[in-house]
Amino acid sequence: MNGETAVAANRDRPAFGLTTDVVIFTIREDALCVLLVNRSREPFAGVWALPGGFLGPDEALNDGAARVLAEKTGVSGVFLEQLFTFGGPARDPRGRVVSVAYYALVPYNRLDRMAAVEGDRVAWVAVDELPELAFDHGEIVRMAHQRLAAKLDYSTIALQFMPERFTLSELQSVYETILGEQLDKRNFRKRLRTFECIEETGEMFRAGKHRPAKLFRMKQPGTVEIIK
Amino acid sequence: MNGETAVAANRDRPAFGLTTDVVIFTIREDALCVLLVNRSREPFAGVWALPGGFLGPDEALNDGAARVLAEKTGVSGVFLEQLFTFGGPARDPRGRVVSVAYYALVPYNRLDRMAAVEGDRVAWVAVDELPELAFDHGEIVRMAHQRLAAKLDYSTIALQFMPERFTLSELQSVYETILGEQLDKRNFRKRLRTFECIEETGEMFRAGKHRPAKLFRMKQPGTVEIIK
DNA sequence: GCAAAAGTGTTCGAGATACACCCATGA
DNA sequence: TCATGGGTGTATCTCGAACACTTTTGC
Repeated sequence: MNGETAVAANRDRPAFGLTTDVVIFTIREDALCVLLVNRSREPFAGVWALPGGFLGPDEALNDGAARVLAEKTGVSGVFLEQLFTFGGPARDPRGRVVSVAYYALVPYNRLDRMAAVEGDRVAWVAVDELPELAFDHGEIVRMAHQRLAAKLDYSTIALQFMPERFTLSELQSVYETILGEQLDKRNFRKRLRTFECIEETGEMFRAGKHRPAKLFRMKQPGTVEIIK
Repeated sequence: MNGETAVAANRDRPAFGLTTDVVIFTIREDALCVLLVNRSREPFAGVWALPGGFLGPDEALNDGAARVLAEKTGVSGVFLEQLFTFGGPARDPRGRVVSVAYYALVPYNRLDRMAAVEGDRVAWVAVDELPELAFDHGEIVRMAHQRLAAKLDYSTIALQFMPERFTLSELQSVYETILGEQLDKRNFRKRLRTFECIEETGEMFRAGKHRPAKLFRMKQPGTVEIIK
Protein backbone atom coordinates (compact mmCIF):
# COMPACT_ATOMS: atom_id res chain seq x y z
CA MET A 1 0.00 0.00 0.00
CA ASN A 2 1.06 3.50 -0.76
CA GLY A 3 -1.00 5.40 1.81
CA GLU A 4 -4.52 6.48 1.03
CA THR A 5 -5.30 6.58 -2.65
CA ALA A 6 -8.60 7.43 -4.25
CA VAL A 7 -7.72 5.64 -7.44
CA ALA A 8 -5.53 2.71 -8.43
CA ALA A 9 -2.43 4.09 -10.10
CA ASN A 10 -0.36 2.28 -12.72
CA ARG A 11 1.79 3.06 -15.70
CA ASP A 12 -1.11 4.29 -17.82
CA ARG A 13 -2.87 6.06 -14.99
CA PRO A 14 -0.45 8.07 -12.89
CA ALA A 15 -1.72 9.46 -9.61
CA PHE A 16 -1.77 13.18 -8.89
CA GLY A 17 -2.06 15.33 -5.84
CA LEU A 18 -5.09 17.57 -6.11
CA THR A 19 -5.59 20.80 -4.23
CA THR A 20 -8.04 23.65 -4.34
CA ASP A 21 -6.85 27.19 -3.80
CA VAL A 22 -9.44 29.85 -3.17
CA VAL A 23 -9.20 33.55 -3.94
CA ILE A 24 -11.43 35.02 -1.25
CA PHE A 25 -12.39 38.60 -2.09
CA THR A 26 -13.97 41.20 0.09
CA ILE A 27 -14.19 44.98 0.13
CA ARG A 28 -12.56 46.75 3.07
CA GLU A 29 -12.06 50.47 3.38
CA ASP A 30 -12.69 51.05 -0.30
CA ALA A 31 -10.14 48.46 -1.40
CA LEU A 32 -10.64 45.10 -3.03
CA CYS A 33 -8.85 42.65 -0.75
CA VAL A 34 -7.95 38.98 -0.83
CA LEU A 35 -7.31 36.70 2.10
CA LEU A 36 -3.74 35.47 2.34
CA VAL A 37 -2.18 32.87 4.60
CA ASN A 38 1.38 33.04 5.81
CA ARG A 39 2.62 29.51 5.36
CA SER A 40 3.97 27.85 8.47
CA ARG A 41 5.45 24.84 6.68
CA GLU A 42 7.58 24.02 3.71
CA PRO A 43 7.42 24.50 0.86
CA PHE A 44 7.39 28.29 0.91
CA ALA A 45 7.41 28.51 4.72
CA GLY A 46 7.01 32.16 5.77
CA VAL A 47 5.70 33.18 2.35
CA TRP A 48 2.18 34.47 1.74
CA ALA A 49 -0.11 32.20 -0.20
CA LEU A 50 -3.74 31.63 -1.02
CA PRO A 51 -5.73 29.53 1.41
CA GLY A 52 -6.04 26.05 0.01
CA GLY A 53 -5.64 22.42 0.75
CA PHE A 54 -5.63 18.92 -0.57
CA LEU A 55 -8.93 17.55 -1.74
CA GLY A 56 -10.47 14.73 0.26
CA PRO A 57 -10.77 11.34 -1.43
CA ASP A 58 -14.57 11.57 -1.66
CA GLU A 59 -14.93 15.32 -1.75
CA ALA A 60 -16.42 17.17 -4.71
CA LEU A 61 -14.37 20.07 -6.07
CA ASN A 62 -16.93 22.64 -4.98
CA ASP A 63 -17.12 21.12 -1.54
CA GLY A 64 -13.37 21.28 -1.11
CA ALA A 65 -13.33 24.95 -2.00
CA ALA A 66 -16.26 25.63 0.32
CA ARG A 67 -14.44 23.81 3.11
CA VAL A 68 -11.31 25.93 2.63
CA LEU A 69 -13.45 29.05 2.66
CA ALA A 70 -15.23 28.01 5.86
CA GLU A 71 -12.02 26.97 7.60
CA LYS A 72 -10.37 30.33 7.01
CA THR A 73 -13.30 32.71 7.34
CA GLY A 74 -16.10 30.83 9.09
CA VAL A 75 -18.29 31.92 6.21
CA SER A 76 -20.47 29.70 4.05
CA GLY A 77 -23.28 30.14 1.59
CA VAL A 78 -21.59 32.92 -0.33
CA PHE A 79 -20.75 33.19 -4.02
CA LEU A 80 -18.14 30.60 -4.97
CA GLU A 81 -17.20 29.72 -8.54
CA GLN A 82 -14.56 27.65 -10.25
CA LEU A 83 -11.90 29.85 -11.83
CA PHE A 84 -9.29 27.75 -13.61
CA THR A 85 -7.13 24.69 -13.12
CA PHE A 86 -3.39 25.12 -12.79
CA GLY A 87 -1.27 22.09 -13.42
CA GLY A 88 2.19 22.88 -14.68
CA PRO A 89 4.56 19.99 -13.88
CA ALA A 90 6.89 22.22 -11.85
CA ARG A 91 4.40 24.37 -9.98
CA ASP A 92 4.80 22.53 -6.66
CA PRO A 93 8.21 21.34 -5.40
CA ARG A 94 6.57 18.45 -3.53
CA GLY A 95 5.78 16.68 -6.79
CA ARG A 96 2.99 16.71 -9.25
CA VAL A 97 0.17 18.69 -7.70
CA VAL A 98 -2.70 20.10 -9.73
CA SER A 99 -4.76 22.91 -8.24
CA VAL A 100 -8.36 23.68 -9.10
CA ALA A 101 -8.67 27.36 -8.26
CA TYR A 102 -11.92 28.95 -7.09
CA TYR A 103 -12.87 32.48 -6.19
CA ALA A 104 -15.35 33.58 -3.55
CA LEU A 105 -17.00 36.90 -2.71
CA VAL A 106 -17.68 37.69 0.94
CA PRO A 107 -19.89 40.60 2.03
CA TYR A 108 -17.84 43.02 4.07
CA ASN A 109 -20.06 42.73 7.14
CA ARG A 110 -19.54 38.99 7.57
CA LEU A 111 -15.95 39.21 8.72
CA ASP A 112 -16.42 40.81 12.15
CA ARG A 113 -14.68 37.99 13.89
CA MET A 114 -12.85 35.50 11.75
CA ALA A 115 -12.58 31.90 12.71
CA ALA A 116 -9.31 31.30 14.50
CA VAL A 117 -6.79 29.49 12.36
CA GLU A 118 -4.40 27.05 13.89
CA GLY A 119 -0.78 28.04 13.47
CA ASP A 120 -1.15 30.00 10.26
CA ARG A 121 -1.36 33.74 10.23
CA VAL A 122 -3.92 35.23 7.88
CA ALA A 123 -4.37 38.75 6.54
CA TRP A 124 -6.54 40.72 4.16
CA VAL A 125 -4.38 42.40 1.55
CA ALA A 126 -5.44 44.87 -1.13
CA VAL A 127 -5.09 43.35 -4.59
CA ASP A 128 -2.94 46.21 -5.79
CA GLU A 129 -0.53 45.83 -2.88
CA LEU A 130 0.16 42.12 -3.08
CA PRO A 131 3.48 40.76 -1.89
CA GLU A 132 5.23 37.97 -3.75
CA LEU A 133 3.10 34.89 -3.37
CA ALA A 134 4.00 31.21 -3.12
CA PHE A 135 3.62 28.80 -6.03
CA ASP A 136 1.78 30.40 -8.97
CA HIS A 137 -0.68 32.11 -6.64
CA GLY A 138 0.12 35.56 -7.97
CA GLU A 139 -1.11 34.50 -11.37
CA ILE A 140 -4.22 32.96 -9.84
CA VAL A 141 -5.13 36.22 -8.09
CA ARG A 142 -4.59 38.21 -11.27
CA MET A 143 -6.86 35.92 -13.21
CA ALA A 144 -9.54 36.04 -10.51
CA HIS A 145 -9.45 39.82 -10.40
CA GLN A 146 -9.76 40.02 -14.15
CA ARG A 147 -12.72 37.63 -14.16
CA LEU A 148 -14.44 39.59 -11.41
CA ALA A 149 -14.02 42.92 -13.20
CA ALA A 150 -15.28 41.39 -16.45
CA LYS A 151 -18.38 40.04 -14.72
CA LEU A 152 -19.31 43.48 -13.43
CA ASP A 153 -20.11 44.44 -17.00
CA TYR A 154 -22.58 41.72 -17.76
CA SER A 155 -23.93 40.40 -14.46
CA THR A 156 -25.15 41.49 -11.06
CA ILE A 157 -22.19 39.86 -9.32
CA ALA A 158 -21.27 43.00 -7.37
CA LEU A 159 -24.34 42.51 -5.20
CA GLN A 160 -22.63 39.47 -3.71
CA PHE A 161 -20.39 41.85 -1.78
CA MET A 162 -23.32 43.60 -0.15
CA PRO A 163 -24.88 42.92 3.26
CA GLU A 164 -28.59 42.18 3.42
CA ARG A 165 -29.48 45.87 3.39
CA PHE A 166 -27.37 48.54 1.77
CA THR A 167 -27.49 52.00 0.28
CA LEU A 168 -27.02 52.86 -3.38
CA SER A 169 -23.91 54.86 -2.58
CA GLU A 170 -22.36 51.86 -0.88
CA LEU A 171 -23.10 49.74 -3.93
CA GLN A 172 -21.68 52.35 -6.28
CA SER A 173 -18.54 52.46 -4.18
CA VAL A 174 -18.14 48.70 -4.62
CA TYR A 175 -18.30 49.07 -8.39
CA GLU A 176 -15.81 51.91 -8.33
CA THR A 177 -13.43 49.99 -6.13
CA ILE A 178 -13.35 46.92 -8.36
CA LEU A 179 -13.22 48.81 -11.64
CA GLY A 180 -10.77 51.39 -10.36
CA GLU A 181 -12.69 54.32 -11.81
CA GLN A 182 -15.32 56.83 -10.75
CA LEU A 183 -18.90 56.44 -11.99
CA ASP A 184 -21.62 59.00 -12.53
CA LYS A 185 -24.21 58.76 -9.79
CA ARG A 186 -27.28 59.41 -11.93
CA ASN A 187 -26.28 57.07 -14.74
CA PHE A 188 -25.34 54.38 -12.25
CA ARG A 189 -28.74 54.50 -10.59
CA LYS A 190 -30.60 54.63 -13.89
CA ARG A 191 -28.82 51.55 -15.13
CA LEU A 192 -29.42 49.70 -11.87
CA ARG A 193 -33.13 50.38 -12.21
CA THR A 194 -33.21 48.59 -15.55
CA PHE A 195 -31.80 45.44 -13.94
CA GLU A 196 -34.80 45.21 -11.61
CA CYS A 197 -32.79 43.16 -9.18
CA ILE A 198 -33.04 45.30 -6.02
CA GLU A 199 -35.93 46.94 -4.17
CA GLU A 200 -36.44 49.49 -1.42
CA THR A 201 -36.85 48.16 2.09
CA GLY A 202 -38.68 51.27 3.27
CA GLU A 203 -36.01 51.77 5.92
CA MET A 204 -33.53 54.58 6.08
CA PHE A 205 -29.88 54.64 7.08
CA ARG A 206 -28.56 57.62 9.05
CA ALA A 207 -24.83 57.90 8.62
CA GLY A 208 -23.77 61.39 9.61
CA LYS A 209 -24.68 64.99 9.47
CA HIS A 210 -26.47 64.75 6.18
CA ARG A 211 -29.59 63.42 4.58
CA PRO A 212 -30.32 59.74 5.42
CA ALA A 213 -30.10 57.18 2.62
CA LYS A 214 -32.72 54.66 1.58
CA LEU A 215 -31.85 51.06 2.32
CA PHE A 216 -32.25 48.50 -0.44
CA ARG A 217 -32.20 44.72 -0.59
CA MET A 218 -31.71 42.17 -3.37
CA LYS A 219 -34.92 40.70 -4.71
CA GLN A 220 -33.31 37.27 -4.99
CA PRO A 221 -30.34 37.09 -2.64
CA GLY A 222 -27.73 34.55 -3.60
CA THR A 223 -28.45 34.64 -7.31
CA VAL A 224 -26.28 36.32 -9.92
CA GLU A 225 -28.14 37.41 -13.03
CA ILE A 226 -26.66 37.80 -16.48
CA ILE A 227 -27.72 41.12 -17.93
CA LYS A 228 -28.02 42.63 -21.38
CA MET B 1 5.12 0.32 -4.81
CA ASN B 2 1.77 1.15 -6.24
CA GLY B 3 2.63 1.50 -9.88
CA GLU B 4 3.73 4.80 -11.30
CA THR B 5 2.79 7.76 -9.18
CA ALA B 6 3.63 11.38 -9.84
CA VAL B 7 3.24 12.36 -6.19
CA ALA B 8 3.64 10.62 -2.86
CA ALA B 9 0.18 9.87 -1.50
CA ASN B 10 -0.73 9.61 2.16
CA ARG B 11 -3.67 10.24 4.46
CA ASP B 12 -3.57 14.01 3.99
CA ARG B 13 -2.74 13.89 0.31
CA PRO B 14 -4.85 11.36 -1.50
CA ALA B 15 -3.91 10.53 -5.06
CA PHE B 16 -6.25 11.14 -7.97
CA GLY B 17 -6.51 9.98 -11.52
CA LEU B 18 -6.36 12.93 -13.87
CA THR B 19 -7.67 12.97 -17.42
CA THR B 20 -8.25 15.57 -20.05
CA ASP B 21 -11.29 15.35 -22.28
CA VAL B 22 -11.38 17.54 -25.35
CA VAL B 23 -14.43 18.88 -27.14
CA ILE B 24 -13.15 19.15 -30.71
CA PHE B 25 -15.42 21.37 -32.77
CA THR B 26 -15.55 21.84 -36.47
CA ILE B 27 -18.08 23.02 -39.02
CA ARG B 28 -19.25 20.46 -41.59
CA GLU B 29 -22.07 20.93 -44.02
CA ASP B 30 -23.46 23.90 -42.12
CA ALA B 31 -23.55 22.05 -38.82
CA LEU B 32 -21.45 22.52 -35.71
CA CYS B 33 -19.95 19.10 -35.05
CA VAL B 34 -17.92 17.49 -32.30
CA LEU B 35 -15.61 14.54 -32.59
CA LEU B 36 -16.81 11.47 -30.68
CA VAL B 37 -15.08 8.19 -29.98
CA ASN B 38 -16.87 4.91 -29.64
CA ARG B 39 -15.28 3.32 -26.62
CA SER B 40 -13.78 -0.08 -27.15
CA ARG B 41 -13.18 -0.83 -23.47
CA GLU B 42 -14.96 -0.70 -20.15
CA PRO B 43 -16.23 1.40 -18.61
CA PHE B 44 -18.91 2.42 -21.11
CA ALA B 45 -17.69 0.04 -23.82
CA GLY B 46 -19.66 0.64 -27.01
CA VAL B 47 -20.84 4.06 -25.85
CA TRP B 48 -19.88 7.32 -27.52
CA ALA B 49 -17.58 9.59 -25.57
CA LEU B 50 -15.30 12.57 -25.94
CA PRO B 51 -11.73 11.85 -26.92
CA GLY B 52 -9.57 12.00 -23.84
CA GLY B 53 -7.00 10.22 -21.82
CA PHE B 54 -4.98 10.11 -18.68
CA LEU B 55 -2.45 12.83 -18.18
CA GLY B 56 1.21 11.85 -18.26
CA PRO B 57 3.21 12.25 -15.05
CA ASP B 58 5.24 15.15 -16.42
CA GLU B 59 2.76 16.50 -18.90
CA ALA B 60 1.26 19.99 -18.61
CA LEU B 61 -2.52 20.21 -18.84
CA ASN B 62 -2.41 22.04 -22.16
CA ASP B 63 0.04 19.54 -23.55
CA GLY B 64 -2.19 16.63 -22.60
CA ALA B 65 -5.13 18.19 -24.36
CA ALA B 66 -3.02 18.98 -27.42
CA ARG B 67 -1.81 15.39 -27.48
CA VAL B 68 -5.36 14.04 -27.41
CA LEU B 69 -6.28 16.42 -30.20
CA ALA B 70 -3.32 15.36 -32.33
CA GLU B 71 -3.89 11.66 -31.69
CA LYS B 72 -7.47 11.78 -32.89
CA THR B 73 -7.29 14.34 -35.69
CA GLY B 74 -3.63 14.70 -36.65
CA VAL B 75 -4.12 18.42 -36.17
CA SER B 76 -2.02 20.75 -34.05
CA GLY B 77 -1.53 24.47 -33.67
CA VAL B 78 -5.23 25.25 -33.57
CA PHE B 79 -7.26 27.10 -30.95
CA LEU B 80 -7.34 25.12 -27.70
CA GLU B 81 -8.58 26.49 -24.40
CA GLN B 82 -9.33 25.13 -20.97
CA LEU B 83 -13.06 24.85 -20.38
CA PHE B 84 -13.79 23.56 -16.89
CA THR B 85 -12.74 20.87 -14.48
CA PHE B 86 -15.16 18.12 -13.64
CA GLY B 87 -14.52 16.17 -10.50
CA GLY B 88 -17.62 14.73 -8.91
CA PRO B 89 -16.69 11.74 -6.74
CA ALA B 90 -18.92 9.37 -8.73
CA ARG B 91 -18.30 10.51 -12.27
CA ASP B 92 -16.03 7.60 -13.16
CA PRO B 93 -16.76 4.02 -12.04
CA ARG B 94 -13.04 3.21 -12.00
CA GLY B 95 -12.50 5.38 -8.96
CA ARG B 96 -11.74 8.96 -8.30
CA VAL B 97 -10.90 10.51 -11.64
CA VAL B 98 -10.91 14.26 -12.21
CA SER B 99 -11.12 15.55 -15.76
CA VAL B 100 -9.80 18.87 -16.97
CA ALA B 101 -11.93 19.58 -20.03
CA TYR B 102 -10.68 21.58 -23.01
CA TYR B 103 -12.28 22.65 -26.22
CA ALA B 104 -10.62 23.04 -29.61
CA LEU B 105 -11.68 24.59 -32.91
CA VAL B 106 -10.50 22.98 -36.11
CA PRO B 107 -10.85 24.68 -39.52
CA TYR B 108 -13.05 22.59 -41.74
CA ASN B 109 -10.39 22.14 -44.41
CA ARG B 110 -7.89 20.46 -42.11
CA LEU B 111 -9.76 17.18 -41.76
CA ASP B 112 -9.33 15.78 -45.28
CA ARG B 113 -7.73 12.64 -44.05
CA MET B 114 -7.89 11.98 -40.34
CA ALA B 115 -5.16 10.14 -38.54
CA ALA B 116 -6.04 6.48 -38.22
CA VAL B 117 -7.06 5.57 -34.72
CA GLU B 118 -6.20 2.22 -33.31
CA GLY B 119 -9.23 0.16 -32.36
CA ASP B 120 -11.59 3.02 -31.61
CA ARG B 121 -14.15 4.23 -34.04
CA VAL B 122 -14.51 7.98 -34.33
CA ALA B 123 -17.22 10.16 -35.85
CA TRP B 124 -18.17 13.77 -36.31
CA VAL B 125 -21.61 14.36 -34.85
CA ALA B 126 -23.71 17.51 -35.01
CA VAL B 127 -24.11 19.05 -31.56
CA ASP B 128 -27.87 19.08 -31.83
CA GLU B 129 -27.99 15.40 -32.72
CA LEU B 130 -25.84 14.00 -29.94
CA PRO B 131 -26.43 10.47 -28.69
CA GLU B 132 -26.20 9.65 -25.00
CA LEU B 133 -22.58 10.08 -24.00
CA ALA B 134 -20.41 8.26 -21.48
CA PHE B 135 -19.54 9.73 -18.09
CA ASP B 136 -20.64 13.37 -17.80
CA HIS B 137 -19.52 14.10 -21.35
CA GLY B 138 -22.95 15.34 -22.40
CA GLU B 139 -22.68 18.12 -19.84
CA ILE B 140 -19.17 18.93 -20.99
CA VAL B 141 -20.29 19.35 -24.61
CA ARG B 142 -23.20 21.56 -23.55
CA MET B 143 -20.90 23.80 -21.57
CA ALA B 144 -18.39 24.01 -24.41
CA HIS B 145 -21.09 24.93 -26.91
CA GLN B 146 -22.43 27.61 -24.59
CA ARG B 147 -18.95 29.06 -24.09
CA LEU B 148 -18.31 29.08 -27.81
CA ALA B 149 -21.57 30.86 -28.58
CA ALA B 150 -20.91 33.41 -25.84
CA LYS B 151 -17.46 34.16 -27.22
CA LEU B 152 -18.87 34.94 -30.65
CA ASP B 153 -20.39 38.06 -29.12
CA TYR B 154 -17.24 39.55 -27.71
CA SER B 155 -14.30 38.05 -29.58
CA THR B 156 -13.09 37.05 -33.01
CA ILE B 157 -13.07 33.36 -32.10
CA ALA B 158 -15.16 32.34 -35.12
CA LEU B 159 -12.17 33.03 -37.37
CA GLN B 160 -10.49 30.01 -35.83
CA PHE B 161 -12.82 27.84 -37.89
CA MET B 162 -11.71 29.39 -41.15
CA PRO B 163 -9.06 28.17 -43.59
CA GLU B 164 -6.27 30.53 -44.52
CA ARG B 165 -8.37 32.24 -47.18
CA PHE B 166 -12.12 32.49 -47.05
CA THR B 167 -15.07 34.52 -48.30
CA LEU B 168 -17.29 36.72 -46.17
CA SER B 169 -20.29 34.54 -46.94
CA GLU B 170 -18.46 31.50 -45.62
CA LEU B 171 -17.61 33.35 -42.44
CA GLN B 172 -21.17 34.55 -42.01
CA SER B 173 -22.37 31.00 -42.41
CA VAL B 174 -20.09 29.92 -39.56
CA TYR B 175 -21.63 32.52 -37.29
CA GLU B 176 -25.12 31.48 -38.28
CA THR B 177 -24.38 27.82 -37.70
CA ILE B 178 -23.05 28.34 -34.20
CA LEU B 179 -25.67 30.84 -33.12
CA GLY B 180 -28.50 28.96 -34.76
CA GLU B 181 -29.99 32.08 -36.34
CA GLN B 182 -29.81 34.00 -39.61
CA LEU B 183 -27.85 37.26 -39.72
CA ASP B 184 -28.25 40.29 -41.93
CA LYS B 185 -25.52 40.40 -44.56
CA ARG B 186 -24.97 44.15 -44.55
CA ASN B 187 -24.91 44.51 -40.76
CA PHE B 188 -22.62 41.52 -40.47
CA ARG B 189 -20.10 42.99 -42.87
CA LYS B 190 -20.29 46.45 -41.33
CA ARG B 191 -19.57 45.05 -37.91
CA LEU B 192 -16.71 42.92 -39.19
CA ARG B 193 -15.12 46.03 -40.66
CA THR B 194 -14.98 47.68 -37.24
CA PHE B 195 -12.99 44.75 -35.85
CA GLU B 196 -10.21 45.39 -38.37
CA CYS B 197 -9.02 41.82 -38.04
CA ILE B 198 -9.25 40.63 -41.64
CA GLU B 199 -8.02 41.98 -44.97
CA GLU B 200 -8.53 41.34 -48.65
CA THR B 201 -6.06 39.05 -50.37
CA GLY B 202 -6.77 40.48 -53.80
CA GLU B 203 -7.77 37.02 -55.00
CA MET B 204 -11.23 35.93 -56.03
CA PHE B 205 -13.09 32.70 -55.49
CA ARG B 206 -15.29 31.32 -58.26
CA ALA B 207 -17.88 28.97 -56.84
CA GLY B 208 -20.59 28.53 -59.44
CA LYS B 209 -22.71 30.31 -61.93
CA HIS B 210 -22.70 33.61 -60.12
CA ARG B 211 -20.46 36.51 -59.24
CA PRO B 212 -17.09 35.51 -57.73
CA ALA B 213 -16.36 36.41 -54.12
CA LYS B 214 -13.36 38.23 -52.72
CA LEU B 215 -11.05 36.11 -50.62
CA PHE B 216 -9.98 37.42 -47.22
CA ARG B 217 -7.37 36.39 -44.68
CA MET B 218 -6.85 37.08 -41.00
CA LYS B 219 -4.38 39.84 -40.25
CA GLN B 220 -3.00 37.88 -37.28
CA PRO B 221 -3.80 34.20 -37.74
CA GLY B 222 -3.91 32.22 -34.54
CA THR B 223 -4.87 35.13 -32.31
CA VAL B 224 -8.33 35.70 -30.84
CA GLU B 225 -9.13 39.33 -30.09
CA ILE B 226 -11.55 40.56 -27.48
CA ILE B 227 -13.81 43.18 -29.00
CA LYS B 228 -15.96 45.99 -27.69
C1' DG C 1 -31.62 36.83 -70.57
C1' DC C 2 -32.04 34.49 -66.46
C1' DA C 3 -30.77 32.32 -62.21
C1' DA C 4 -27.81 32.75 -58.24
C1' DA C 5 -24.87 34.56 -54.96
C1' DA C 6 -21.80 38.97 -54.17
C1' DG C 7 -21.71 43.37 -52.85
C1' DT C 8 -23.19 47.97 -50.98
C1' DG C 9 -25.91 52.79 -47.54
C1' DT C 10 -29.42 54.93 -45.09
C1' DT C 11 -32.92 55.44 -41.61
C1' DC C 12 -34.53 54.72 -37.04
C1' DG C 13 -34.79 53.68 -32.20
C1' DA C 14 -32.72 52.39 -27.84
C1' DG C 15 -29.45 52.75 -24.68
C1' DA C 16 -25.15 54.99 -22.94
C1' DT C 17 -23.05 59.47 -21.76
C1' DA C 18 -22.55 64.05 -20.09
C1' DC C 19 -24.07 67.27 -17.00
C1' DA C 20 -26.17 70.70 -12.26
C1' DC C 21 -29.13 71.52 -8.85
C1' DC C 22 -32.26 70.87 -4.63
C1' DC C 23 -33.01 68.01 -0.22
C1' DA C 24 -32.59 66.34 4.52
C1' DT C 25 -29.88 66.06 8.35
C1' DG C 26 -26.32 67.08 12.38
C1' DA C 27 -23.41 70.19 14.21
C1' DT D 1 -26.66 78.53 8.56
C1' DC D 2 -23.55 75.66 6.79
C1' DA D 3 -21.27 71.51 5.58
C1' DT D 4 -22.15 66.92 3.95
C1' DG D 5 -23.65 63.29 1.27
C1' DG D 6 -28.59 61.80 -0.79
C1' DG D 7 -31.41 62.16 -4.45
C1' DT D 8 -33.31 63.42 -9.20
C1' DG D 9 -34.11 64.62 -15.23
C1' DT D 10 -32.82 66.16 -19.85
C1' DA D 11 -30.16 66.68 -24.14
C1' DT D 12 -27.00 64.36 -27.01
C1' DC D 13 -24.55 60.78 -29.18
C1' DT D 14 -23.37 56.20 -30.58
C1' DC D 15 -24.30 51.78 -31.88
C1' DG D 16 -27.21 48.03 -33.25
C1' DA D 17 -31.44 46.79 -36.18
C1' DA D 18 -34.22 46.95 -40.15
C1' DC D 19 -34.36 47.09 -44.86
C1' DA D 20 -33.73 46.59 -51.22
C1' DC D 21 -31.39 46.98 -55.14
C1' DT D 22 -27.32 46.55 -58.46
C1' DT D 23 -23.34 43.61 -60.06
C1' DT D 24 -20.99 39.72 -61.95
C1' DT D 25 -20.80 35.41 -63.46
C1' DG D 26 -22.31 30.51 -65.71
C1' DC D 27 -25.55 28.42 -68.24
